[in-house]
Amino acid sequence: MAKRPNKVTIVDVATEAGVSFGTVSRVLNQDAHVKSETRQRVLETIHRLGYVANHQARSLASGVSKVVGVLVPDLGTGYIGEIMRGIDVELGISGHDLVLYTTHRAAAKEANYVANLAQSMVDGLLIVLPRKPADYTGTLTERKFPFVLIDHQGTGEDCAAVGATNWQGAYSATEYLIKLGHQRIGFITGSLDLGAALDRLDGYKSALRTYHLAVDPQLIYEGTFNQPDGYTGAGCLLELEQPPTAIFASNDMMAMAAMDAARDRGYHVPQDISILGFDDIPQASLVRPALTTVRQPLEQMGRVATQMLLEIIGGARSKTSRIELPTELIQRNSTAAPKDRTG
Amino acid sequence: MAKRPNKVTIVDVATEAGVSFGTVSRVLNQDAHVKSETRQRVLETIHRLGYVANHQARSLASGVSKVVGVLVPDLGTGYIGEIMRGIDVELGISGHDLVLYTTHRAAAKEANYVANLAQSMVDGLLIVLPRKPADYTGTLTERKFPFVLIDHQGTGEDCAAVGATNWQGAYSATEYLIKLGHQRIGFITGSLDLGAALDRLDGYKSALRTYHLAVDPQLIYEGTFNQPDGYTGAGCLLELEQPPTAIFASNDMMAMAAMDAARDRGYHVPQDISILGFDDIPQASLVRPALTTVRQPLEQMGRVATQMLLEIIGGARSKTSRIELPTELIQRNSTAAPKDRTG
DNA sequence: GTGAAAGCGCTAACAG
DNA sequence: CTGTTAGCGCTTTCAC
Repeated sequence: MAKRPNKVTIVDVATEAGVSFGTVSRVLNQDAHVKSETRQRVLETIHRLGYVANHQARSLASGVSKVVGVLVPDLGTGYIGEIMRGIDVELGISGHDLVLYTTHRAAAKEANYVANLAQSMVDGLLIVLPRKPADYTGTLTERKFPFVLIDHQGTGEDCAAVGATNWQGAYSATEYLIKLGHQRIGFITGSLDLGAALDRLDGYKSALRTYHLAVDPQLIYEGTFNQPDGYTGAGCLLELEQPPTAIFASNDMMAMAAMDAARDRGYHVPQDISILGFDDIPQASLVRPALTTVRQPLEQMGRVATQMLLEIIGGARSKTSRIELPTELIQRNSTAAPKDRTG
Repeated sequence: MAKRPNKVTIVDVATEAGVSFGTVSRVLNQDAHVKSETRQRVLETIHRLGYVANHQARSLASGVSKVVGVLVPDLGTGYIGEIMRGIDVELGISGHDLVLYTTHRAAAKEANYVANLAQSMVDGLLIVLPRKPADYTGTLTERKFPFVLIDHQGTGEDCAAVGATNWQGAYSATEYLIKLGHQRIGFITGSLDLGAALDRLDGYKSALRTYHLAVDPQLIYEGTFNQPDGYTGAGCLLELEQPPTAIFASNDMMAMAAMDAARDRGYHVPQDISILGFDDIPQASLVRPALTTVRQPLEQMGRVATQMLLEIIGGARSKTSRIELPTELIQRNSTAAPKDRTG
């Protein structure tokens, strides 16, 4: 209703330049079949009139919106911010706009809400950290709608995804702790309905086995990736008759909370207890002592996922594939050799 | 080009339901003039066919896109995340979608890039933390395009904006430090081209004057809101012959870096030196000692700004106005009375 | 090379 | 109450 005033259309440009509006369209779309003289004149007119192509009209006519939807659980964490940065960079290069959906919003609507909005608005979807991927992947795959999952270990689904080497990262970190001399290493898991959480747990267990250390169920606390679990979990672990000398939390938020829990019980980190995290969110280097952690290449994950999505949209890549980016152990000051080795 | 297959249009629904597609449109738009019996039938058909309205077509025909653009400098900081959360909530309620633009991207293009994209895509714009507001406000105001500035103290511009009581917050915090017994209070400013930074500096100075303390230029270090300035600034301040017993940084990032600087020089916080920040970003409560700071109601700022924008878009509010939300001093553990009062 | 014409899927004004 | 009609601004054949 509220039509914007002073809008210049393709017709205005055509009239001014003395050509048909079809020609203007050709110029706009880099069509080669335009005399360069004509092209110049049109370009000049466009500039002079301050013409801006109407996105909606263009999408409607062409069937391509040049918009990508990004579905995220939340924006509060630096974690998502890093991924978003990578997405933004790639989208900027390819000239796509980015519409942001929050899972929270999506959850409020019917199950195929995502599929619906996708259908009516964007060319493809980037889904960050999906808790219940099945909610999306079904309809989306069925409708052959382009999408890529970020940081999710599919448990069987057959769709494009990018993640990190969670198993490897957890294995290396545990190995590092073991080599430091730790024999009893506590572990705080993430939400075990998430593949990433499972893989990290497996990596931890495998490392223990490799070094012939027992996998003690008492030393494994089941968390949910949320900060409070780190505090509670570390608390439980430290109350044990034989408390661990190191605690490996499945993400940095929980690790930081674990540090608090240890401190509140009079432990000094890392002298009395080593704490190790996962993710390397920006805060990890800020806390004291700075957190030793497994870095996920979050920004890169965003970039790679976006590139994949763009290829799928362009029809260049149809194969469902999963890419795993390498993790890296970042040694800082929250880990050290245990005090005594009476493990 | 790549037309999506299996798309159900309003015409399909109409045919199936045995009505004209105009009637379907009425049902879609909650038009009262439809027999409830017909409405039911149409609704049922829509559901059965899995019809989804095409966003672009609707926007094109109606001139309203139900999309709001949000322009942010970055996503890495929890700061923006909080504001975004507020925006998202309100937009969710009003049924608008949100397209995200990064200042970084915008800066790469011509000056009126923002105005252009606005014109062709969204109903309104929310601009978070604009460094050079003039770049946007000019064209936007001229074209009567709805927009609201978030967390920016206009220096003369006459446009809708929401911010916080920066002066008041800085005044109260300084007063708190004085009452604790501090006489020499260092101050690290933000970018002084920003109104918010200026207001905080003024609040600090005013509080000193109120309590008849000298405003010593040596104690004021000019920063830019970026983390490194906190470290450098605190370093300079502490090297002074008569170093301050407290340092008030214009945001939390700098305050946290100031804590590091103090620690690296052998100071204990808060015993030897008090540190105070501004913003209350999520990390503030996480660092050790937890940071005493001035809380800005970031999420609420996002909500209020969105409400304003929606009103402007709806034509309900045309008056340019600025809303200031109250700040609040959050006492934590980085501040204490000075050791001795030989100020 | 360029113009003309047919839609894209929908809203909105106008008939009836 | 409902059908019809004319666009919204642009892409894309198809002629010439």
